[in-house]
Amino acid sequence: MALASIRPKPCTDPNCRGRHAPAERVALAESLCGTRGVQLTELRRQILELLWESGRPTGAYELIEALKLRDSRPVGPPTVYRALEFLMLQGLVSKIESRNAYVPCAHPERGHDCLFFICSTCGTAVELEDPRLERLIAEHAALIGFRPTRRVIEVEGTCARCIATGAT
Amino acid sequence: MALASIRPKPCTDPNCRGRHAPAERVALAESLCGTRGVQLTELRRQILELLWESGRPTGAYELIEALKLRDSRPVGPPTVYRALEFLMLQGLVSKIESRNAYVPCAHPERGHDCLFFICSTCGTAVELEDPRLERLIAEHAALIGFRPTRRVIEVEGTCARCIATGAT
DNA sequence: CAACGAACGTAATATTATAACGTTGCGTAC
DNA sequence: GTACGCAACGTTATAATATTACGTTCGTTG
Repeated sequence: MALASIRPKPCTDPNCRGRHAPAERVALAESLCGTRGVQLTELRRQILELLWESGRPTGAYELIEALKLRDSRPVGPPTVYRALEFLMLQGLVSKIESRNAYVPCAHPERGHDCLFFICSTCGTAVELEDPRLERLIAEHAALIGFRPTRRVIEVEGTCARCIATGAT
Repeated sequence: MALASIRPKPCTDPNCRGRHAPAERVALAESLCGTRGVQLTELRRQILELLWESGRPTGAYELIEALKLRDSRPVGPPTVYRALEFLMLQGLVSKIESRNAYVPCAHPERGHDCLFFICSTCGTAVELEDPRLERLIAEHAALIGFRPTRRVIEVEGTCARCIATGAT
């Protein structure tokens, strides 16, 4: 576990928007899993890496393809879905429900309540955090006696870049 | 179009949580479609009715089953998906992305930015509105130059009723 | 070593959604 | 009234996403 010893400093910028090097983020994941006593196996690590390298929400079947190309490793859907489930449980990955696709979480060390802005044109997803948003939701939940377990907040639209380049 | 003339008063309670009579809501939909010059056809109306009567997020294939039972009308998936697309465009229905299911919107007359609380145990979905939430999202969007077209806000958890009855 | 459990492999299948093309019915121009 | 256009719906096939059920491997533990 050489990577686990790197243990990078947590990013404290809530607006970093996920601009981190894949290797650095994977190292953080190794470290976190070590601390938690769970196994970031080879397969799970590879999938996390692929998600970081992809740079946009990636479907389970795309991951299957990528794994096949990467090291001629033929994995079936259940294998990938199990790995994704693990990664989501550990807060290392989020599912973008409106796209049936998966993205790595920039800040697993800070819990996993994310707000995603997803560009319909280029497909990129930007991850943000906002405690005020979480507070508002918690407030409504309390009012109706609801106990939340997961929050899905996804905003679809057109990103600045695609607006600028005039892409549809 | 007898129903269209009923034109019920819009509900002004943002916390009514969708407790409306199906017939009343369908009448409102008729009225809105009339105003907009679009057709709430028999099929579309029936699907909207089924969604109101169901009382919980309902899948497209459940709707197909329900239509078959209702008046032995065998409809294919494309037919139902087209009707759902129309209803969503008109703001009469929302898709719950985390469940691949559809719910009627309580307040199509007020735009369709909804916040859903979905109970993992009993499956019911409660619809809320909160301008503060919409403002926060708009604020973030503006900061990153993003132009939103759709907002998906879904909170999964356990509803008050299921907490009380101790259901898992 | 035997028993166990976590992770992964494999085959089959379920569930959700769409593509492609044909049909119907209705309004309008000529 | 006939021909055209258009919106809605029908039909067949298939794509895309996800899960069930069961078997294998391998390291740990008693």
